[in-house]
Amino acid sequence: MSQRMDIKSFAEAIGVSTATVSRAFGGAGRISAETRKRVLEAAEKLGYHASFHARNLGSRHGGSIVFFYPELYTDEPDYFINEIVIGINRTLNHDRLFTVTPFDEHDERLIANAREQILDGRVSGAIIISGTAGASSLISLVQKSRIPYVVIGKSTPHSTNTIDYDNEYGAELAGRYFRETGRKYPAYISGHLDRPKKRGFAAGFEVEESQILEIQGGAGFKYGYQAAEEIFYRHKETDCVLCANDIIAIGFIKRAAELGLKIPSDIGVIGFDDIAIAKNYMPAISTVSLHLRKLGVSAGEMLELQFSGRNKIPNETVRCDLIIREST
Amino acid sequence: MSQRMDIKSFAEAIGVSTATVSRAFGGAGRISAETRKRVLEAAEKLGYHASFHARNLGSRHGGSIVFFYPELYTDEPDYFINEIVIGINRTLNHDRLFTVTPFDEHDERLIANAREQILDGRVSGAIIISGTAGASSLISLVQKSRIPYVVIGKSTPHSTNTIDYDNEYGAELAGRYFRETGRKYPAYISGHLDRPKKRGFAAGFEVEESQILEIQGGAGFKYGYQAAEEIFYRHKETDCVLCANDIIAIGFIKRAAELGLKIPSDIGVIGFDDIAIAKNYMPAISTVSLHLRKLGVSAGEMLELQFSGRNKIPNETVRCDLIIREST
DNA sequence: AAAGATTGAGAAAACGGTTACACAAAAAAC
DNA sequence: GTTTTTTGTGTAACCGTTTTCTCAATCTTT
Repeated sequence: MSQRMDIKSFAEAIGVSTATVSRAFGGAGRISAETRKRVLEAAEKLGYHASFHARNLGSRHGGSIVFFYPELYTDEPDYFINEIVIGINRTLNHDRLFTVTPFDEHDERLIANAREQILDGRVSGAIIISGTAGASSLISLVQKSRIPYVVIGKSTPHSTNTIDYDNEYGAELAGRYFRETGRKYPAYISGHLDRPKKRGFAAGFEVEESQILEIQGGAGFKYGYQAAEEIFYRHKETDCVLCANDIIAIGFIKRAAELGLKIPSDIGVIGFDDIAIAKNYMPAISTVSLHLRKLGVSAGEMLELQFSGRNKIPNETVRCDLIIREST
Repeated sequence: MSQRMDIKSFAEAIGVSTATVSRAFGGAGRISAETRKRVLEAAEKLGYHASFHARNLGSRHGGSIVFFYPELYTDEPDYFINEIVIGINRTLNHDRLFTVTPFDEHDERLIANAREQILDGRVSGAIIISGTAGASSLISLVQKSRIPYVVIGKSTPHSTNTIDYDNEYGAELAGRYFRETGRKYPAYISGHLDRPKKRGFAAGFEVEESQILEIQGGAGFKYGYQAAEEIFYRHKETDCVLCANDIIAIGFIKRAAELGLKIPSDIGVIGFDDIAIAKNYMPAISTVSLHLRKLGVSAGEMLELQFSGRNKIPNETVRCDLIIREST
């Protein structure tokens, strides 16, 4: 019934060559406006659709641009990633397929899958979240393959095509705010190893880093939850907390409230990232906004820039801002 | 530098035919275990990777399985969809690319893009959220194209390959619970047109549907927020609310609290879906769980079933359960 | 030991496009 | 009114696989 019509029979049916058909759909080469219109209309009428794979194979294009991100949680949605995706989607013109692929340090299969996609020749552009070993491997892969790419996070003096956020500065804002509002005993709940955040926090608070109580966990609700207990039972004096991300903050607040701690009077809490739920939580969560959506938009734009010929794109660093809401 | 090595030079390099190479990678046809091993090891050593597009073109496969969902909000992450995606990802073996594509009634370009992907010949399997005009068009498209698919939602007596949830029954549970806990004045905050939910709610509450105060909005935080105002100012007597989804419930609770209403003593609130944040909100939100992840898993399994030859798959309906937490 | 079935591998025809090249017709330059 | 340039189109080579035929070699069966 619904046999796919190929370019040859289509071309034949309307009395032109396959080359002309191909050119009518934006391929390389010259074609008169008139002919193009005729072909396009005929395609509409006869229901001709060029094969995705044939098209990409013939033109030596990858055909899709993919967003590689580390899968940190398998059991919670990753709100951080989500925000970035929304941003990216806003920029990219939708003629290229946009695909989201997780990779993971701990899952051999996922990282292999991600690498394979690149070696496969199906990706024509990549956006990669840096900071893990898997990411480094992907980055050098796209570089070697000369695929347009942009890296999010961790720019170095030598790097290029990367968008960074200034975690350290953001944390400093938080520290300063706590100090200026009279807090005395700061704690920091880390997600993964986030030296810069702690350093900035200490700087803003104007104390030595060692003066900051650090509770290590992992990213995720339950770590914030546990941290609240630890503070309640073992560090009663604590009166302000910076959390490495908003979900940790939510976990912390939730448990703190259960234990009878008042937020913000007993303990002020600042999160990180400003994911969508932060402002809708109860209490609304004060947080360091990384402007994740805008960041996604920038990433998309950087990529488009490369598609249109530009090569070495200067790095960009997005501002972060402290947003005060009800948890401080 | 990193020139892609094609199958011909690779085959030549190790002294076999291209056909043999192809067969070594699980293609059709016979091959000795020994030869396969030799080819695979050589590929590893020499870094040969078959081209994605060439492979799919040659084998007449689509190459990726895609999840089509209606883009309801462009400005909030869609937590509902997110949960399902997590579930799907859990089932699908990762040798097929898994892709997520939004379509939208209101955006001509998005729906065209979705349709094109199918006509394109790049999708080898589809999972589609039903309930919109765009969805119907996609469904009939995959049917015509004989692509394995599963539909989520809205099964009819004639339909097949669909997974449904029993909204009406879930809402009934909510209504019953409210009645049994002594609530008197029920309200329902609808997302889109959700007749079944309201009907079930009324049934559980054992009143006529018309007795239920209905506040229409749309899905999304701000509608719940507005609904709370409307109830506070114009329907003081209301003492229990069913929201069409959890985000609406969050909006409602947030605003209600701001207005001084006590949850759950003044007003009991039940949400719908049980998205991840529901149990972590403050108060934790009572909700009708649709077991979204399990649903995603089922969808993935149904699809795999079709890949392995089965054709007409009986419909499935997932149970929903009322989960009581702190908002009731 | 001969006939038949099975196995393993190669040759070559798809798969459905894109694009380099060639060339006639039309437009521009002189 | 030539010569040169530009424009539009067709021809055919190519993109990198898979798969259908073959057919020789090996294994069964009788």
